[in-house]
Amino acid sequence: MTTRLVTSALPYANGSIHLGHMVEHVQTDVYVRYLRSIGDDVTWICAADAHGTPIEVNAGKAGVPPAQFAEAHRQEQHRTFQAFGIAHDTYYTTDSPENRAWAYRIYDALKARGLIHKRSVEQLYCEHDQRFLPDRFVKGTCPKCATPEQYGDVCEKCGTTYDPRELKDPACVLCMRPPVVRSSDHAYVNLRRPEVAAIIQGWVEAEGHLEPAVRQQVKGWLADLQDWCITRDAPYFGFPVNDADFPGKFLYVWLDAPIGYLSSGEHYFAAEAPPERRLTPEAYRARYLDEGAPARLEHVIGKDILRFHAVFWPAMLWAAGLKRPDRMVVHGHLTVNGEKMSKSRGTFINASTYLESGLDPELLRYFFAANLSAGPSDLDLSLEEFRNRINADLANNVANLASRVAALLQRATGPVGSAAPDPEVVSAVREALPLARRAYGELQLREVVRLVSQLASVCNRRVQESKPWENPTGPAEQAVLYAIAKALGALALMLQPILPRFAAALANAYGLPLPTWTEWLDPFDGQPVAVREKPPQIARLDQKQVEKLITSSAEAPKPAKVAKGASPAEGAGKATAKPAAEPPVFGVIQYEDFARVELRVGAVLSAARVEKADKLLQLSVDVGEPAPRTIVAGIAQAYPEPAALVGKRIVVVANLAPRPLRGITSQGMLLAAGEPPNLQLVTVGEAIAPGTRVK
RNA sequence: GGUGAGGUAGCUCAGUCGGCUAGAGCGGGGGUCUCAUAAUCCCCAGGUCGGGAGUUCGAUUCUCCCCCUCACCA
Repeated sequence: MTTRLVTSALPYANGSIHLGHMVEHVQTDVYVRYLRSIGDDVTWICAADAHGTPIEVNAGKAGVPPAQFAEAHRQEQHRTFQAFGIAHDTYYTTDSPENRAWAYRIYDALKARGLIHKRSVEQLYCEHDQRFLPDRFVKGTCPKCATPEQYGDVCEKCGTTYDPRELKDPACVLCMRPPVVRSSDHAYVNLRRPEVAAIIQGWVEAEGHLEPAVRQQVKGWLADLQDWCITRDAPYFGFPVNDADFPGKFLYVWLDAPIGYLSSGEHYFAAEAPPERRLTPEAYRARYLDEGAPARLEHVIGKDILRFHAVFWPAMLWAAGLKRPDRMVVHGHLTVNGEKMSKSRGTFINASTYLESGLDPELLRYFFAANLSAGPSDLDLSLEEFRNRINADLANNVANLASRVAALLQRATGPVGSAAPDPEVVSAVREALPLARRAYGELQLREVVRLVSQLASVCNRRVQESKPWENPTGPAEQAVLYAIAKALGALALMLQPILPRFAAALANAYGLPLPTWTEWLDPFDGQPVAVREKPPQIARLDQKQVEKLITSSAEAPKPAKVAKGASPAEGAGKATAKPAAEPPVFGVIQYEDFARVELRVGAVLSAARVEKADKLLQLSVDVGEPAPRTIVAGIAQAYPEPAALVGKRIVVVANLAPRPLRGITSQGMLLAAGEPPNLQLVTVGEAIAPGTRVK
């Protein structure tokens, strides 16, 4: 048994949880549940990241104190996670007394090692708002390509990165007034000192800490280690620097955020843990944090914050006499329908939107798991793939297997056993369990899901081949059914970290307990099985259900917020990804975009001019519905004899929002090519019935 | 421009420490059973493994060059 402290990155307490956050927390939750299923002692620490300029500014806009603002978001975030079955042991905050003490402890340790020095920095300053302006708080014209309205760090048009002082016509985003250049003294950590660089490099290169691809990335950074600025000017929401050398300064949010892992753990063990798990802060440190502590420290993060975690963080821990992480799992970003999440396209999906759509949270957990590997590659939530994946894997394969076998077993009079369970099923189970166990340990969740499907397919095939419905009580048939019932127990065990509710219900339906997953676990224990209740069902998804995710996201625009990532002029790195550039209106669209347009064949029943309008015709069109539709179209100039249109088969946009034209509500739109008077309606032959979908 | 990661069937990906007819799932096409959620099961993809050159008896897998995508950085 291994004792572990696992963390996931701390969501910023500036907004709601979206599906991008969910990737990370699902991945971590699955990992933690797996570790517990093999008997490890795991504590999962998370918290809300409560400090920094954006929270200070947005709280000010909302008219509440920053602490209150962050706390409200923290609570909401915590509730959202719980609704997805994400079971952090604690979801604390970085704005805590414990974190303050830890931040000072680490600052003091850096100082005591002589790693902190003072440097004067020139930055843009807004005299009206009386604040230094982080990169994202300045907008101006790109010095290279002259695109207006660019932030202070990078031009979205030409990709050039620059110093905010280089911007032409810079303006403070808060008041739009031009800023001035002013200098300020800041604390920097010197990471180039040989003893520090050696620590970082040693940590990066050691086996097991990082995936090879990630390690390569980090090694590239090590060649050019920059000093790291760890203070910010007032006004700021954070901890004041506890050092007379830097009066009036605050600790940078990125210093105290990862420290939040340590302090939230301390709070958990001291105040939140069940009584038998309580630890004093001293005992907690000795067991989990100190150099040489027996427990493993493992972080799950997104690739956007890798630099902080893989370069700065080991140095900070070392300076304070604490152990470095034993493993850092780095995942990629979520895209939706192949693009970066975008609010204007409806692909910026909040976790709450998913919940409101009525979709089971476990389905999303499954989809993410089915597409996650241990590496940092991005993961795409294509609605089409989501639906196919759920329907094919869960509904048709696994859940249907449980359902059909339960029905067959219930035809027997009592519990079913077999001295010779179907050998093909038996060997499939014995093969799958250790492979799945290894895949979980390597965080190859995609592989786990593949193994589950493969095993369920073998079972379905054996049912098909042995036709137990013809003689349900025959020994050969029972050998198959019994073996599959046990296989379903194995499937429940394999799926339990991903689908905890479904797996528990499945095992329970067959009266099979979910055991601790030992390496030698063999489910064929000879115990007969009896179905206790109907196995859990998974309803097939249709397109409409899934599309709700995007349509309801599009209808709920969120007020613009200032994103975290506020770095001062020295370019310490960005905390969050840049906002996605909005795609052009006539860009390439995805199939789903096209599929949202419902084109149908319509038969023209009547056509007449609209009074007092020289361009409009009013048509009555049969699109295969009980009542014909009234459609008003601007085609009168092209069709001076409206009656000639009667009987034609035209193409209608059937799901366009109704719109009144000259007092008549038009219930659709016709497809036509050209400009009046040289315009023709798009028609199809009479062999195609009204109502036929055009695609 | 530098660094890193990629470019394999319509889609998502696996794989080859160089070698028999390059794989899986999904989607699509055809057939089948009826225990089960219109579920299952069977058959069907002829993909220049980004392009070019080299090493080799043999390269998709190694080397070099080039093109493209993504990320980070200057």
